Amino acid sequence: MGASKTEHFSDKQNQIAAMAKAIGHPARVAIIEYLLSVDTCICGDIVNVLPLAQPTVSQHLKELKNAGIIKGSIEGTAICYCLNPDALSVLEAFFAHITVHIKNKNTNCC
Amino acid sequence: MGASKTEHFSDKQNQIAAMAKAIGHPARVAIIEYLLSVDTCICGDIVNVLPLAQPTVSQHLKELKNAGIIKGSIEGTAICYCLNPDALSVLEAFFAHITVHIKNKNTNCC
DNA sequence: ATTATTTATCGTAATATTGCAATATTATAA
DNA sequence: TTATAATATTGCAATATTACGATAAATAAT
Repeated sequence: MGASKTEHFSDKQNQIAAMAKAIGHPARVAIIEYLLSVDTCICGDIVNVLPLAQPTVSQHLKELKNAGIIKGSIEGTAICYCLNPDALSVLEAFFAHITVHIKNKNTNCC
Repeated sequence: MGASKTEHFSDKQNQIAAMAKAIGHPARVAIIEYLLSVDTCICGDIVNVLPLAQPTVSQHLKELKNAGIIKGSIEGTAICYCLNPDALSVLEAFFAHITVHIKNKNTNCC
């Protein structure tokens, strides 16, 4: 096959998976970290920061945008990309929930 | 190409990406949620819970294990799979760090 | 209008992922 | 020893991802 059987899983599971998948590439982690580090959102220089060609970076940005991790708005010739707090807080809540529940489990197996 | 240029990124970025990638499939999100929900770690029934064939589930478990998200130990004929708190706390810290820093940015663009 | 700048898209090659049937492996039970 | 049960591995087809050169599209500057 090759295609994920998304229809068998809940919307929430698919949403978490889609966002995690979008972050599942070092270049996209780097993009997120860069967007977090710059105060201004003028982001055309992401291409200069990353060791990848411009079309490749554009593609990575598109994937992050599709997953809702980042937002982009046209700013003249350049484009302003920035992080989407809503999406990232969903992931934060997901992992916070997990770590809290793990701590409450005293059945220390494995 | 098709292969990620991991050598151009930091160990930390590659680690976060590898773990996020492992979680980037709804079946694997479902596995994580299931492991969190059961108190005992006897986990052979993951196959019964998921709408996927046994080899497929085994493969997903392998990927989660390779990424360090889960641990497995042989328990007779069955295998005890459970979540790895260390890996998950790394992800939790990553997203907590991001959301905290986003809030401190009042440059609300996009 | 022409040129430069910035970003996106197309096309394509290399590689990875997903899913499962068939089969192997390993350990317990009879 | 011979089943039986649980999990892993192999092999393969379908599809997705990654990367980049070439090119397009859109705006700004001259």
